[in-house]
Amino acid sequence: MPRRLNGIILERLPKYYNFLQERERRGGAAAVSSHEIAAGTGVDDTQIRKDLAAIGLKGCPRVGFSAREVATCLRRVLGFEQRYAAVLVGAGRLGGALAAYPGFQELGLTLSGVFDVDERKVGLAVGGLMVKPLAELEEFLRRFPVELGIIAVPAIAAQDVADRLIEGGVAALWNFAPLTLTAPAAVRVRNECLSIGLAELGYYVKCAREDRARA
Amino acid sequence: MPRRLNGIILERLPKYYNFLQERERRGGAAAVSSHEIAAGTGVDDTQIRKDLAAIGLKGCPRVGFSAREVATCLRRVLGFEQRYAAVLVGAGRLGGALAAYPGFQELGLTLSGVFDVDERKVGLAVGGLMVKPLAELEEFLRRFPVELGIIAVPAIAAQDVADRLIEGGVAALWNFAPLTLTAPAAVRVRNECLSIGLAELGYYVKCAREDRARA
DNA sequence: TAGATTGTTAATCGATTAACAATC
DNA sequence: TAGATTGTTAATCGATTAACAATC
Repeated sequence: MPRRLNGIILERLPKYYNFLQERERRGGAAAVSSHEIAAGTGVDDTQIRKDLAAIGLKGCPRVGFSAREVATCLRRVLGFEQRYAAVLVGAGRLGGALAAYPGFQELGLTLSGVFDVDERKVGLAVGGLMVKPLAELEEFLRRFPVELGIIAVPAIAAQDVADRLIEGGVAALWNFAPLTLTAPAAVRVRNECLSIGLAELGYYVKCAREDRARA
Repeated sequence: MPRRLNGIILERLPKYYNFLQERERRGGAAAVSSHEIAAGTGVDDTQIRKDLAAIGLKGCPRVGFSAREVATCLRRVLGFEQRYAAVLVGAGRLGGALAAYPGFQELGLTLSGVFDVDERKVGLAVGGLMVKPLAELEEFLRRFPVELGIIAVPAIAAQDVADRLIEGGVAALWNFAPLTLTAPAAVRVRNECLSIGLAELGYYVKCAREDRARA
């Protein structure tokens, strides 16, 4: 297994994992072929064999891979087995939805604090936690080391929040504000920008219209 | 301008747009260089010049690009100027957050219906609309043509909802359930899977821990 | 003019795909 | 054995990067 997996394979592995979870719920066979995973995820089957080989899995000619073994290995490689702490900054609608996301626990994350600058939100329960004032963020991070910061505040406030989380020692940032955050290279940032998705789909809707107009 | 932009450039264009919006709010100069956009988005400056050229923009040596012209062109190319109708299926927390997303209007989308299978949610106000029973989806789509279907239901129900939306004539699907939907090639599907993001970040958290352990 | 910036060609890089031998 | 599937090498493809001429 390579020391580090790159971002491209890292986008595909969770797809395989999701597929295997669904497949197990449906009562799939113990052996799964790369072809079957390909059909369920839209990824090329050769690619899948390469990815699985890259994380140290061996298949069996004529049989396929052990579905359980693949799922276990994916959990381990992706770090779902570890527990790590996260804080959420921004207790608005999006923040609330994130905090309530049932997959968090399964994927290893434990939400340990929720913060908001808005006094009216302070004291509310979000994700089973009481919302704290943003001013207490630094103190909190000193007392409870946190590895992931989740940013669900308006774009205008996001970089400031990011800087404070980084200063507080988080290893990674998950940003839902519509801008590209700047951060030192040691801090991993993932920008989960909704408007990128919407822009892509809007573009296709536009193209579909033009196609119809031509036809 | 090419007939169709591919997915890779389509992921970058909204970043440029977001950056220019932020920049205007901060009162940036009329001219913007590829270098400046590069600094703000993390994209290589040569890449930016190529992308802008690909959508028909011309810059000015020694000066840069007209920020307003670039923003306008991006809006047009990405289809933000058009209005198109969407329905949301799933009025849970995530659905509620999506419906309330302030960027929707700006990006051209008009939410025309919200549906949920849960009777307790029917009649609630979500995104300014009254939640309707899922059983009425087909009838609604017949009466009000809709171009985008937004899926915010549990994984187990997502494919069924997708099939019904496709049957009802949507051109694109925006899927927030953690699985890869299957759809005819004519229907564009974007899977906005939160667990992919979390898996990537969890992986980096794991790597950061291992690095510390080694050090 | 000098110098900053664009625009474009060529080179590099890496990912994906195709082909096929190995294997159970 | 025959045949399905893996595993791997080689070829292709396309994106990114580097270099540099053109331009104001």
